[in-house]
Amino acid sequence: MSATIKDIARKVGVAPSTVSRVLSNKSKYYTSETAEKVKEAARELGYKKNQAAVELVKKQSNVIAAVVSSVKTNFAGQIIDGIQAEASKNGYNLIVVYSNSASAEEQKKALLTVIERPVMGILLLSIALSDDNMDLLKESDIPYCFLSMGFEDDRPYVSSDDEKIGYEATKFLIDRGHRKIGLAAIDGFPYTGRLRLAGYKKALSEANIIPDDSWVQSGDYSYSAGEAAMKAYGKGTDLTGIVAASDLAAIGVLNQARNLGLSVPDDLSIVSIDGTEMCQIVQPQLTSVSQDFYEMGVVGVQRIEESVLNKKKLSNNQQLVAIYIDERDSTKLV
Amino acid sequence: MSATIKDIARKVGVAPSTVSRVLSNKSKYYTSETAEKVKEAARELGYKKNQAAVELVKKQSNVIAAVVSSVKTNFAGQIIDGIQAEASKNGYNLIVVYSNSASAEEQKKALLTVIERPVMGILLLSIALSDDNMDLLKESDIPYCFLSMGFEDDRPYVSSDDEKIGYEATKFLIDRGHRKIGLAAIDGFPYTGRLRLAGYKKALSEANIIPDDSWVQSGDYSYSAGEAAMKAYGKGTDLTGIVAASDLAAIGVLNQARNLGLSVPDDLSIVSIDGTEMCQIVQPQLTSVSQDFYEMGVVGVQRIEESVLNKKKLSNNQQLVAIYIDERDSTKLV
DNA sequence: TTTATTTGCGCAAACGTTTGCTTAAATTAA
DNA sequence: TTAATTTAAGCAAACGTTTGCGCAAATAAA
Repeated sequence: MSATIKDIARKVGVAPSTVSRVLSNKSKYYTSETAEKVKEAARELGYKKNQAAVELVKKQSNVIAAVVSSVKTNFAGQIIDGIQAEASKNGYNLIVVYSNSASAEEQKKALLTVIERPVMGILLLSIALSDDNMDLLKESDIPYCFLSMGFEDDRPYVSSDDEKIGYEATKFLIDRGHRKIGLAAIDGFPYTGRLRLAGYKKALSEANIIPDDSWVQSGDYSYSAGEAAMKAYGKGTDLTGIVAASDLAAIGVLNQARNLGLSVPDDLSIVSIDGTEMCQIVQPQLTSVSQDFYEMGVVGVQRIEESVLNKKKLSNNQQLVAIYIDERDSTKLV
Repeated sequence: MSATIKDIARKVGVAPSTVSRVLSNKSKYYTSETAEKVKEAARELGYKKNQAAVELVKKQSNVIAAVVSSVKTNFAGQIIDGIQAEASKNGYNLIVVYSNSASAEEQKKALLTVIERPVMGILLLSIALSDDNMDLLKESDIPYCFLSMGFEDDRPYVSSDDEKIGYEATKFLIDRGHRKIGLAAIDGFPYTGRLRLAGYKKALSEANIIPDDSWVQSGDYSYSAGEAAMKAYGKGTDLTGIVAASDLAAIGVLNQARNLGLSVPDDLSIVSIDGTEMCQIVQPQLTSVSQDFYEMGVVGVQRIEESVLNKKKLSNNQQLVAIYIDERDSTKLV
């Protein structure tokens, strides 16, 4: 059994309270002499703090929890890197739990794993919570913030401006002379997809382009959705440019186009959305509207910090991070 | 403040102990009538268990911790999926902490995050622990197991048979008529790289092929290491086949080969190691020696289970999972 | 000197559970 | 009917910290 604070106290001949104060650097409560002896003894005994005890009495910990949907999102890693960096900078620890967003039951288990202990905040990465689980989260009174997804209600989140993403991607192609532009593998239902679609339509409308219904191929952002969209457009499509819902979808479009005998970017330009490393490992490298996932993580942690500090609800609790365009080799003038 | 067991007890008019027993389903200690009232009250009060208190008294929890090196490993996700599935099947919860393996200090923080609470076991994903941190881990008396990396000493691990991987990849090419075969982006130092190199040499030697020094280009398994290796081989290389150290490295080789004007697989066959989804999103799709990462996660959890159950050290604590070859389009007969 | 202040440390309560032991009531066996 | 057993529930200790309060000794101010 591991040594406790009492063992150290006994060994050194002081009170447990003194040991506790030394070990948590509450200076001005002991001589440096005592401190040395205590630290020495702690080292000898291989003392390790029991965080359960600490958290029980303090009702607060320095750990931030991230709940991640287990569906293959290739950008989750970047967000986590950002969270990790900012958390570590401020002395917080990060724990991540994975949750299959498909099952409300699994989701609840993941949520309870973090809610049932006094974490200082919860970050939810592109995860669609069921109503019950949303209630659970709210009731917990733990500060939380969604990352990489937005809402119409007042839930706190930090994400990209999805309408702008759709707009910029489309405008990028229009500015290069394209008039017939598809939108591939996007889903109409959730907030994200709807906004991107709105941006796409806005850009077209500003250029007086009236889209044909067949230009928008819905899907679930996946590789195969990209493939399917391209199949639907077909070899003889009159589209000259395509905005793909995600990097993976863009690669699906790219490969399928090649299989159909279409050359990218000569016959078809592709703009991808997300801008992860995948854009750079395919040939041609994909032009993308890139999101700053790392920054989302950083800002997410800052939001949590603020809400534990201020204790009050924040007025401006929905925040957007910058997007930028990375022109690579999958697009050209027409 | 959240409701406690005592609040429920007061509300229903029973003792806290009874509430505790009801809520943790210790049947045979109460009437179903009492149970109903307790559960009802718990629901009304929005009761949430305080795990810190539970863990303090039980000195045991049902959470398994995974420590993951934050370096971009595209297979970590698959291992975690496996861990998650098996853990969930057995009623355990999983928490993941990320650790930058470059810094011993960061590593220690990650380790302490999990050691300082009574987790039931620790899984370490392809993470090279410093000696100090290894001691920390051992002292903690928490069962642990390394995943996706092997050791020469008696540390418990589950990984693939890396010598066999090197052997099979090379043999695959030999069997298809290749005689001049490179090994790209592998590092000679750690156990994994050394074993794969040994397998590579064994296969060559069995076929009476004497490798030239230039055939082995060392590197760090990365995309750019793959590129660099292919650059080193050069346009005029007499190699007809290359074994790449990882999927990413293989893609680096592939793209660089194409840039040099070499066609895959017509001029050059490539066998990748790992077999993640990336193999299927590049063109041509990459033939790979695939590892069963998911299974590693599953087995890892089982090892933890065993060691908490048996309490004793296991005799056979180093385990290998199967590998298999996925022939795709990057290889051909010569 | 006397009085006030500071310093260093100990006491003990509190945090929210679990669980071994006890007890009273209810049931069964004799 | 009495004795033995079972059932349902309560009591209180324990888990390992933190921290407000108290107190003596040492120091500073008067």
